[in-house]
Amino acid sequence: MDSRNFPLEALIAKVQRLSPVDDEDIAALRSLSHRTDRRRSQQYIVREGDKPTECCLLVDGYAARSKLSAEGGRQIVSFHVSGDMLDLQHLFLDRADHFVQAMTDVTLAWIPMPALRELISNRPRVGTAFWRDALIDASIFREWVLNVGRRDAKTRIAHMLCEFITRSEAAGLGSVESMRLPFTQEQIGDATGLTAVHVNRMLRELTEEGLIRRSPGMLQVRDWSGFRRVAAFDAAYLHAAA
Amino acid sequence: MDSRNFPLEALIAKVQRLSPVDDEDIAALRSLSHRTDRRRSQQYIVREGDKPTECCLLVDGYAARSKLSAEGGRQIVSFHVSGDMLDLQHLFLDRADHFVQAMTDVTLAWIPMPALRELISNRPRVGTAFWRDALIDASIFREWVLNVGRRDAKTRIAHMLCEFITRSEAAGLGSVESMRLPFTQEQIGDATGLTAVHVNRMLRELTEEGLIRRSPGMLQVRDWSGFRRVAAFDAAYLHAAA
DNA sequence: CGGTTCTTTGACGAGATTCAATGCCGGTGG
DNA sequence: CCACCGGCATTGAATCTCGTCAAAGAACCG
Repeated sequence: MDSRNFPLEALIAKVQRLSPVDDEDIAALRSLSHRTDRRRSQQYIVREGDKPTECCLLVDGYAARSKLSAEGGRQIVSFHVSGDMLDLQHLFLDRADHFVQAMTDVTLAWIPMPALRELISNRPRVGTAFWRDALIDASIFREWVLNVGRRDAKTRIAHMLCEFITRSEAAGLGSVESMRLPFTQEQIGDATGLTAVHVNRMLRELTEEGLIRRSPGMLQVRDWSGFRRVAAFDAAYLHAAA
Repeated sequence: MDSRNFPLEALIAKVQRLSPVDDEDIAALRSLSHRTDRRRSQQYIVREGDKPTECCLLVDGYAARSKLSAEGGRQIVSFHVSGDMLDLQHLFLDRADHFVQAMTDVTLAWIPMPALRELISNRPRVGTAFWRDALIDASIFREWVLNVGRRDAKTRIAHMLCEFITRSEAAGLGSVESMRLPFTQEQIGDATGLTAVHVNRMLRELTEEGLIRRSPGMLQVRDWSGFRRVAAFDAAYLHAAA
């Protein structure tokens, strides 16, 4: 069952990683009503201030959440891969407090909120999976506060890349040795609180140190344990979801 | 019913702000078993790596969550006031991924996790309140990523203080005109990704500009709308929980 | 191909850190 | 009662990391 024909399979795979669901739970997930949708790279999926009535699942491609500062600065606060719910929070919060944007061409599945709320309350194991998903997202945000607040530029960029690689691999997308990297250096800067120029300098150093190799749109890690060390990366905060 | 005699009243007040619970819901909350506990200022409440079996409610006083970087840097990722649940996440995640520490002498109420899980599943309106609480926490973390990543030092400190004042007021603790401030300048630096020295300089400027007045352990805002403007503070991300 | 976006590099400047010293305040014990 | 001590606040000077500005080269797209 690939995600083209069964858009919810990526979600089911993730729910199974998060909670010990049974066959009935999976059947209930699979029978969720939904409509699929495509967006081109860089298009917005949710805008700050929106009041969504459906919940958005990222079926295929990459997305990012971002916020804007008053002076026009942009901060990416997380990225997402296939199988991730992009606005679980709107099940319980009225208005979007940030933007969600496609980083590549994406396929989305929009699921009506009432159906999801019912699923959560009628199927406790699925509810637990969603709880865990939301709480792991929060743990990732905390790690990002630390990353942006207290690590130097090189460590910061390396850490963000380690997380991206770890989560992408868990979603079955490429490997440490060769991974699609759907971000420009400007976007890596937006995720790490740096400028594109400085990101470029740090990536050059990481390359010169033999830790990574870069080609357009791709990233290879040549020394994964060395790279994790430079990144001060410890995956505990992902709570084995990746 | 003050919190000394009825430790859970602060939680009930907060739940009522978050979700339209009925009398039975409140009765169920009030009958939650729990044990109260005190900690001195600066003591740890939860340590990274812990596997808690009870959930901790902050009944009285102030607390903060923090993480440590490999180089020994410390990042405070959120602060908490009375009525806040300090480790809701451990209902669904095994291990603590960060520290929770008392900022003042505190009173805590420890509630067994099974009782809380039952409450969430048997009382949907209470469950909704906890969902909203967890999701608002996540929204606050996102705002902190933006704060630390993209705002300059003065704005950053002012923003953190605006949030503290807004949430403290909502919890019934003081007013904009006169608020207890239970953080040293070092701790404000840990929350904003700055050094204590630079925090001091920025606080001096904010004072000289007539926006705030400081006295030991206290903060007065002399020009709330001017202060919010300097802080680029828009409370939308608190989702009316404060 | 021609234009656009992204990457790369250098020179310079600014904001924040580091280091160091002084002052302040509350608590404690002689 | 007061002297001492430790933690916190304050300030200045030197330094450094990262940002800004500018320009050129590489990759991508119609």
